[in-house]
Amino acid sequence: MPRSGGGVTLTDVARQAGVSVMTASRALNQPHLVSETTRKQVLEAVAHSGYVPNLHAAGLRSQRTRMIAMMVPSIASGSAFLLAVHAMTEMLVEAGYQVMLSERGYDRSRDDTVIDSVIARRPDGIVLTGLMESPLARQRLLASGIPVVETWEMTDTPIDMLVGFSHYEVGRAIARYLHEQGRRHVASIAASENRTAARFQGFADEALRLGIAGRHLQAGTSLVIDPPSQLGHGRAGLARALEGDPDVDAIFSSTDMIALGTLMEAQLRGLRVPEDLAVVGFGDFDFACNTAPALTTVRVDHEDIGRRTATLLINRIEGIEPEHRIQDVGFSLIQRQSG
Amino acid sequence: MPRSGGGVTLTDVARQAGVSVMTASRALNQPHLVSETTRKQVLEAVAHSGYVPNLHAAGLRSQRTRMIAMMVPSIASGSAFLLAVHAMTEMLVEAGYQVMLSERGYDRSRDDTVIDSVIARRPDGIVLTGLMESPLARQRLLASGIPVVETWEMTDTPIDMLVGFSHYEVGRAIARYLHEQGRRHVASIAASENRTAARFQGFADEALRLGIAGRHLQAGTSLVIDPPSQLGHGRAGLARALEGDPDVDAIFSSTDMIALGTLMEAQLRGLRVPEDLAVVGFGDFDFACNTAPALTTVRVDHEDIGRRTATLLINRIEGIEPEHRIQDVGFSLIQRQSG
DNA sequence: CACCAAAAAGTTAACGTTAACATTTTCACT
DNA sequence: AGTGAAAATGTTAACGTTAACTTTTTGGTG
Repeated sequence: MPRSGGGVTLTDVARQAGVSVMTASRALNQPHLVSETTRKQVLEAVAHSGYVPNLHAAGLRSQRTRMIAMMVPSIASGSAFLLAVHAMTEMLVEAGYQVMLSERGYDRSRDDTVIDSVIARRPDGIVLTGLMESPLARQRLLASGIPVVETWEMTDTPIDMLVGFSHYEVGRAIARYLHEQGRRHVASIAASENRTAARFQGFADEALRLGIAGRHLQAGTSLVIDPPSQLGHGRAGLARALEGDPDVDAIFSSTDMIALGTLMEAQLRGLRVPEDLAVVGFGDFDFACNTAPALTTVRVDHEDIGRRTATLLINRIEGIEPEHRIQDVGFSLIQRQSG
Repeated sequence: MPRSGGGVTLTDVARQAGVSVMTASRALNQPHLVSETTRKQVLEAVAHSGYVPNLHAAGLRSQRTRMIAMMVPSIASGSAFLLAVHAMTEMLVEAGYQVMLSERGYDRSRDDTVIDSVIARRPDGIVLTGLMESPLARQRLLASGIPVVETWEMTDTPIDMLVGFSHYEVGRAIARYLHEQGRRHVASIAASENRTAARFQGFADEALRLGIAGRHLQAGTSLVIDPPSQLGHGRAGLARALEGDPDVDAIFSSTDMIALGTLMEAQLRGLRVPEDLAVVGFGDFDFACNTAPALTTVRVDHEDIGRRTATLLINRIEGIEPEHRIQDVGFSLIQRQSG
């Protein structure tokens, strides 16, 4: 059974074009080194034969696979980082790289295995959504010599490069904002997942400091739910929040989808938003401006993350050492009607 | 700069273990052909050296890359097919394949380019979300000899294999259902995208046949929106529907996210769901059972699509010709409270 | 028209692995 | 101990491409 693009190789193309294999290769990859006439002949032979290059062979020989591996927690849920993935992909594709997406799972125990299977493909660069904490995986990545960008979080000790922001600071900023808005009994619906937990922690710490922590935060009990964070959790979370603390006047829901659920539950209970209850989300999902009332939330510039990550990788691959290996893209609070 | 897993090759491992390269290869890939002692020595050398196989070399030589390419329209939106992608991925990973995800975009003009870049990686199989209509791309896929499964749609003329269902029939089923429920002035909020359009068409045809088409359907004007389909469209869509036809008593929203928007808008306008207005969605997204009222929708068995697709591919790769190259997985209407 | 640098094309070998075939070792059984 | 089949291991070459080097061609110059 013929595999490999119908079994047509560059040798076939070269023969058809009446040139050497190397010339054919050059005609396709370094056209400026080849005469006009020859290039045309080769391109015609390519079109005629249906030749599709074999990037495994090319990658093996040249040690450049033109492939960037991206590891994401999951593609199934409408998570905020998917937007960044999208932006990054566009940018890298434009630069001539193919992006290979791997699901990392929320279960960190699989990291070691997944990392090995990624390295086995010898990508020119690796983008991680989230930090890599497994020591073994970190070591493997370092040993591989492959440029790595961790994204979407902040740390002083990345494996290699980092483009992210502090989830802890997001939480703090929201607490401060709600305080400014006159809220005095705040609560938060968060998931146990890492980044979400960091946002919650920042929120809780700052709320306590400002003296606006509701009963739940004071008691140290978070309204924890399991990822992926969804609408139903937002509804159940508000129910639980009101149960234990009827005075609650603001909820920080750790993603916009949860916040949407919170909004819905509030409405069902006859609570007016934002008069009786403020609701703040995270992510600025595309529906955030269309909820009723429109959702106050935190926005991260996905394009920016994508652009910076791609730039870091491409430069490093080409041997240019970046000026700043750690980049904080920050975030902005988008004030709308819900709080 | 050392690349390739720290530059450690199987040759290094073999030397350390005191065996030939071939024996080392066998110890890793066909352990039953190697003695207990030798295997242990090799594995130890692997662990000690940090060896990670180079799958480009392996793939080049063996013509098996252990890689499945999946093309999806987009990963950014919370679309229904992402659930199927997830299920499929789990299954294929278990079978020892890596899944490489490519964004195909909603713009079909990129298909030809993308297909070539996929074939260039010589995957052992290709899964398409949606049909492939570009003649050139179809020809390329055929010529490549790579097993292809088109999914998520139905046709009599797939490139190779197919696991899907009829979106047209989904639309019809919903129209029939609404008719049974006593609805007499139905409308639909749909996107111009292919599959969505097919659902709309089925819905419109059947509604007209049953004589329950509202003014919009009768006029042939669909409340068209652009993908990706989102909440805001659901709200705007209902507004437009009521504007042109105040008697509307049922809305088929072409995805659950749109349906959620429709629900929200209905509530804001003081319309009771389902008494005044029935709302039916599509996809059975994870939030569908948590909306208020819970969303009546159409469910497709993602696991089933994933399982069948994986099975078809794996069998074909191993030379087993499947009994049914075209498989209809059907769908089911989930009756909840919204209609 | 001889000369020479630059441009174009060619040759050789190698990237890291495994298929295919060849050889050696093991061991149960005479 | 000798036999032979099975098990274990080894040798060679090849997968399709490109890096590095070499040779040939081109075309402007004195």
